[in-house]
Amino acid sequence: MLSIGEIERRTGLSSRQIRYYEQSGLVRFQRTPGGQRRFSEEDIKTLLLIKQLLDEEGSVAEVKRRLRDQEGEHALPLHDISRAKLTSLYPVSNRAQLLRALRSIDVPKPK
DNA sequence: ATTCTTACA
DNA sequence: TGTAAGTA
Repeated sequence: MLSIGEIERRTGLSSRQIRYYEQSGLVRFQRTPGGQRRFSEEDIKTLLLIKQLLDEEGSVAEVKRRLRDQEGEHALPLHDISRAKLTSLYPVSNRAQLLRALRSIDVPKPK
């Protein structure tokens, strides 16, 4: 695992920003028994994504939302789709986003 | 030498 | 966000 110093170089983010994103609930980092943060390669990807998303959209709340969507894809695949009684054969690249879209649609009552 | 938290600008 | 202070 890498230290925060290495992460600063590899992401272009300041340690201040990295710590701030963590306390904002955008990400969670592992800690050593001494309390120091340790980062994985995946943490770097996440931080890079946050960096990108942040200057495109700005809001921390929105980045938080999009980050949840991404995690949802990995956590809940197929079986949940059938439970939602989906019949479409279109490929689902972002399940959470699709479900949100479906909820926003006014479905006529089946008689 | 590095990192951590808290706090002020 | 940057930075200073006092630690671990």
